Amino acid sequence: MASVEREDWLPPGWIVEGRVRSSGASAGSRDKYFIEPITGRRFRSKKEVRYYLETGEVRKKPKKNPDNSPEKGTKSPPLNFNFEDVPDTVKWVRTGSSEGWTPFINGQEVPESSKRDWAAAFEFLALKSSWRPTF
Amino acid sequence: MASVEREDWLPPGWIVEGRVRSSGASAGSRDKYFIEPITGRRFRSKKEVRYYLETGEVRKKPKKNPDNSPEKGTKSPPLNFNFEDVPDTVKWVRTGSSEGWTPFINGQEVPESSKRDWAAAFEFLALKSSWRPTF
DNA sequence: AGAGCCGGTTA
DNA sequence: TAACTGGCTCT
Repeated sequence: MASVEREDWLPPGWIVEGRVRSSGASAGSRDKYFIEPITGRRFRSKKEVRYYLETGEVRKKPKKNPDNSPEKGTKSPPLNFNFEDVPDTVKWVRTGSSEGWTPFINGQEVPESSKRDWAAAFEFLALKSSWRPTF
Repeated sequence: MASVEREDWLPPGWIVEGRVRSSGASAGSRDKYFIEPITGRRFRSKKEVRYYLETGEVRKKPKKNPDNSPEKGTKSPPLNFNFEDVPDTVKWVRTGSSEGWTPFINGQEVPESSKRDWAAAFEFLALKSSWRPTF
């Protein structure tokens, strides 16, 4: 069952899903999941949500270090955005499968790394602006 | 001076402005302001920002109670946006003439009144995001 | 005992 | 990868 209870610490629009375990030794116990409405991203704890809200990132897994190599060489993208190279069209599609929106640029899906930023603006305006779907 | 220091607890894109008081008894002391990049809303404390992030609302002032009436009737955010009635597609088109974007929903241009908000957010994120035109 | 959280496992 | 459970921790 996907309960629709609201949590007061959650931003508006987020969905709380309550699930009951159906198998295993812990069958019958409940878990809560928190779903970001635009991207459909699913979080397993309040803590994860807060981290996501504050940093915009999903917490890294420490990762099993199988043998070696911290490898710090590969750095982050040099940022910057050239407004001249910007695409002519961005199309937001509500995907049926995953519960969310996906931005497409010139027919191609936006990379996961940027997707959140675009989604953030979309969500922000949807929630805060006075705009209504009067079409 | 608008410093550009980043605070680790802030969502990406927010701006921190440091100002020095120039007059009054407390002249010389510093204040920090936190600016929501899309709306430009200004907050005076971390606490205010967190409240805004979590509820989507600006904290009410306790208000000088001039005479009476706590009035507890009006509760949580009315959230004037129904995620069920949302369109399937939003297409942003870069218009050649004016330097900007125009959102189309189901083939129809968004009304001018809302258009500015959408476009402002969109352009902001285009500028700040780490997205690169690799298409 | 129960809620919350998260590593690990499975599909 | 996403979904789900085992099991730990803190109340």
